[in-house]
Amino acid sequence: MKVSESEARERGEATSREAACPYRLVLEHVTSRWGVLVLMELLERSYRFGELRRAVARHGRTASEKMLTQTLQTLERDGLVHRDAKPVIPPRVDYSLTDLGREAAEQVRGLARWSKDRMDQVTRAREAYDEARG
Amino acid sequence: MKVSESEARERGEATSREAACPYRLVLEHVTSRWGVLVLMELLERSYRFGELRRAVARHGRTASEKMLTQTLQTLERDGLVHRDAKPVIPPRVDYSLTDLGREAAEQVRGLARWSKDRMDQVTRAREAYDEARG
DNA sequence: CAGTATCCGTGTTGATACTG
DNA sequence: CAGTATCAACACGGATACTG
Repeated sequence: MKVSESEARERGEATSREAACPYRLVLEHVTSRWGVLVLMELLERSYRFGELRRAVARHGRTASEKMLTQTLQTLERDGLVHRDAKPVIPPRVDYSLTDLGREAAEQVRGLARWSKDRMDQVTRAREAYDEARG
Repeated sequence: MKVSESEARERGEATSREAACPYRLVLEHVTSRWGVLVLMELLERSYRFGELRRAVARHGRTASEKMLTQTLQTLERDGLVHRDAKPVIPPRVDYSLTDLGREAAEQVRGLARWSKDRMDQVTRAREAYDEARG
């Protein structure tokens, strides 16, 4: 599998440009567009690939297969997601959280809850801001 | 100021495509590349524009003026950041967190701390993953 | 079903130059 | 100093076709 430099870099092979703060990479994986949704869904229960894709779609937009695959692989590599591929035909692959992943997901859930809880304050702030300007 | 459609959308004017889950937008602002760094720096103390730019640079890469401006405006509009422009020459603008922003920043700090604390577990997971494959 | 491979449009980012 | 304006690069994400 040939990947672009950025795709490789994204996976953790930091280049000289961003040598500092390796933990920021984990943070970005966890807070990425699809990472957030995947972690939160898996906090409920384990999912099969297509099933997870549909579940995520309900809480945001639907991820392309490519993006979901990429997200899951990144999270698996970081040790947050467990991938269980059953050797059956047709293929069946179950995804679940590791203990580490559960911790991460709970942090994310905290942030998501905060966002929901404060949503109207934010909305009011936006209205005030927009009214004050154009 | 002419902004692209996506830049406008990013600011909260959801289009039909992503009508669901407006809170996800706040979440994305808060967890955005520069949003995370800005919130964490402002948790320490208030900063002037250029000062903040240098402070952020220490914890990641340096944000371009454009990106820092955009990030600050978005967070200000969401009611997380307070902007205090003094009418002096040369201009002096101080940025600080609102109460709402402080809450958000604390959530983000939680996630960042978790990332730091678990960094070596993640690193080991990656090594195991990479060794198992190519 | 669960992916992989490839191509391609465009949005996000960042350098640079400029203004009040 | 604190921005705004403009433009180019490139990474991201999606559509599609294919495989085991």
